Amino acid sequence: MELGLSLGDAGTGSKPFGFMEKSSKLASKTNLGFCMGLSIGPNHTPQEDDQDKEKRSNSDHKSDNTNTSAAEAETNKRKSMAEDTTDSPIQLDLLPNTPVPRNQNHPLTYLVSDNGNTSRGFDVNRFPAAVVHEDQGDQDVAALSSSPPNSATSSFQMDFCMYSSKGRSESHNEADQAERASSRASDEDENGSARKKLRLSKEQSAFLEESFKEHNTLTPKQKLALAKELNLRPRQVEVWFQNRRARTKLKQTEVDCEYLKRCCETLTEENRRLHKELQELRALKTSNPFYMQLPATTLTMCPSCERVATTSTSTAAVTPTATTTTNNQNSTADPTSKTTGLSLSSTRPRFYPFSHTQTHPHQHTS
DNA sequence: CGCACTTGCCCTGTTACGTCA
DNA sequence: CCTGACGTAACAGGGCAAGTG
Repeated sequence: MELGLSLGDAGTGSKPFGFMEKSSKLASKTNLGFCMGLSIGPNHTPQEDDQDKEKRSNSDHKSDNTNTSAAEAETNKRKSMAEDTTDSPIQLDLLPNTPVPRNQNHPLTYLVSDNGNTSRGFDVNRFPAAVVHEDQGDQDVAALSSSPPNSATSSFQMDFCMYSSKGRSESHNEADQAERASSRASDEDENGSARKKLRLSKEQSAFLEESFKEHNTLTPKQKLALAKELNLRPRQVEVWFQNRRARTKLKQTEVDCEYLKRCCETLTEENRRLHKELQELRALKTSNPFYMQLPATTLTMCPSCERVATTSTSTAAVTPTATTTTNNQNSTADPTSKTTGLSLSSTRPRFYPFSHTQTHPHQHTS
């Protein structure tokens, strides 16, 4: 596939794709190999930051698995809204707007170091005291629960805590699925049998989803706290986050593929158009000899303003890196054949094929 | 300091189960 | 009721990083 032969199309000349624009953000251990940033969604920030990992200390000790998912129907509806995050085929808005290194602004960091000063929106460690203080080992977590809750996520949490508290009244209507899952899980623990798939309740999923939005990886403390809050095994929480990350990545891959497909189509179309334009220029050359008496021209591009300055073949390029290379496809003296192919990794220039007399606004005087 | 070993987590792929049309 | 598609919980295996002796 031929790429980057651009002869000055006003419509598409201004960096239609933005290659590499976000490559630094995407440059992670799970890049696409193509290393192309996708700026489709304004909030898309794949955060697979491989910065320092939390020290792993705790093991997955089992917790009681009496599933408590008593939910009121209306709150169900409201919270399940948070779960629907993959509707758009283009934009993934599942992740936090600002990638957070694992050790920075991390709830666990708060637990270790702060005095209750650092509250971010949704924090799985900010549990209501009614739930947390039962375990004295989580006093630090309980202390955080006094942090001022934050807007929407906080209200969500508050509501959720109403029906997720262990001392809930029996008058609460438990979701059937959760109830069944709970009983199955309990049996499972008792029997110690092989895996039995149990579906998480909507509330559990929504809560996990909110936590995932906040941070897509878990520290051991967060995992334990979440498991305690949701009455799941830590292993379940861990698996859920693993699967959730996998789903996010899969979705992103689909989006990337779709985007690359569109890029390919666009470039193919542009290539076709440029070939046509080239043919027209050649026809013009034969029909208008005077036009071709102009000296051969080399197009050079200013890396800063992305404009093309024209110089004669005897003059030096503005910068070595900005010098366009010769298009091997056309070896004639046609001036247009001096335009060239820029690699995908470079910023797409705006070429002005007919600007033999055009002067550069920045006055590049080499 | 280097090395082997352990531990714990993550990623990837797969399996198995639940739900629904 | 049966069935296939789909979503997803759970698992397996390998890699990686940190801790430890």
